[in-house]
Amino acid sequence: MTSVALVDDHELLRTGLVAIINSFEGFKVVMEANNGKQFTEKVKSKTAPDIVLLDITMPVMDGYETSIWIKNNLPQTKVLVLSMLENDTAIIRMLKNGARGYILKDSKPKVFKDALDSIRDSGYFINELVSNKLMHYINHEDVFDSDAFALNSLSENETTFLKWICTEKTYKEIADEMCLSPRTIDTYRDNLFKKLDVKTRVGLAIFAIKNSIVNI
Amino acid sequence: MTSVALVDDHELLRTGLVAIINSFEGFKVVMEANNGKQFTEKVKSKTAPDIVLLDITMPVMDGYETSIWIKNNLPQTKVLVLSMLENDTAIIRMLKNGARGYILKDSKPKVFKDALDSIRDSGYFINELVSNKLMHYINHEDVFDSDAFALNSLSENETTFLKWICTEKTYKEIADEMCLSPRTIDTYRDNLFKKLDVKTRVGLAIFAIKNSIVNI
DNA sequence: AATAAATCGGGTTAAAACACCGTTTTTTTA
DNA sequence: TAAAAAAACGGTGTTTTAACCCGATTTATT
Repeated sequence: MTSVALVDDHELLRTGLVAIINSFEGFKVVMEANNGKQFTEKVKSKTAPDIVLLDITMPVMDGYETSIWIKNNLPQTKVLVLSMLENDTAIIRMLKNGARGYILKDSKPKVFKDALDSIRDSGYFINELVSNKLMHYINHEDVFDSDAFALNSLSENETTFLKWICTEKTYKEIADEMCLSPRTIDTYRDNLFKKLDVKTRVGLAIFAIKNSIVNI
Repeated sequence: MTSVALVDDHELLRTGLVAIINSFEGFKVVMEANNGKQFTEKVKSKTAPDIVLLDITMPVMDGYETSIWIKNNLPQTKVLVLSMLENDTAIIRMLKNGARGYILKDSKPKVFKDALDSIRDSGYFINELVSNKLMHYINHEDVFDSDAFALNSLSENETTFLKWICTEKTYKEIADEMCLSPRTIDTYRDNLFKKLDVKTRVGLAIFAIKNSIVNI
């Protein structure tokens, strides 16, 4: 019997998932959590589950952090990502964090069953979503994953700056808010233009929103 | 027995919902659809359901359109919105389109049961989400719902312009793309500043993204 | 015919974008 | 451990774009 943990803040979805998974031959839901933090606490007093079905967008501790924690603390546990996010950045980040598969929340139940079977039997579930990214990675390792790569290279100040970018404040006002010289803010902007391969403030704002640095 | 239809493109969620609803005393799922269009076609050959559980973000025909269609074609059918969107615009738009209740996808199952009971028994489900908007509507009818109101007042050219706003093109380049004088583009921008109560291009971009005029 | 709406013009000022440059601190690595 | 490299921070100035002001003309609408 393969034990499964669900980590997702959508309780309604989770409730449905429990029923579905328990109806699958050989799988059993042994744990549920609203977010990564709750999972790390609950798992302390239990045996680690074989598979964790992990959402990305969650409060307190999101899927990115949680997958890293699992990789470091529960090496036997395999992560299957279940997310709404279909963008390269999310998929790549989770795969780099050790996820064994990635399926979308609007998948058909059969896909879902296939994924669980595959991860149990072979350790991985390689669907089109994942294989496309992997192929792209092999062929374009240098240029690939620009968003995810850039995201990891951001300093704390740059992240804070990107949040201010998505407001209607001028750079001078942002400098005041961050207690920095307007010139430093200028440098932040120019560096981010290069890092993120954009040319305008709107480009920065779009990046920040797309990568959930700000939530609108 | 109260008949329920599910209109949601997330098949996994829907599968879970069917099980949950059928487990509720007195409710039965009689129809499922991936989007509004499919619902309108399926419902032709059947008796109209008592309650439609309706998502907003769907392909082909979204929840906004579908709720209007239901109001016009199935006056006996009551719509309960089940969405991830928590913003004023979405809630208000759906209520104006005749929805009887609005719950979030991350609600607990009990909330979900309460909503169905309430709509069956009283015709409405007024939770905090809805009552807050209603109260606000009563007290600030003039200024209220600025996003939704503004959204409806946009011309086709203004909508197109907002899409271009979320790129890195200059206004002059946007003028070329739209085959208009740069001065006209200036006027569009200035009008939108007033309509949408923003002061900068970043403000326009955020509005466009928040209201799904552009998908990033 | 009157009114509203959409389109276009010429300007000014503030902000954004870009250049070239130097200092200090931290990190890397030879 | 000292030298080199990278990152963080700051300064002066120019060019381009954004934002705002005054307005006019044309095109629909009523």
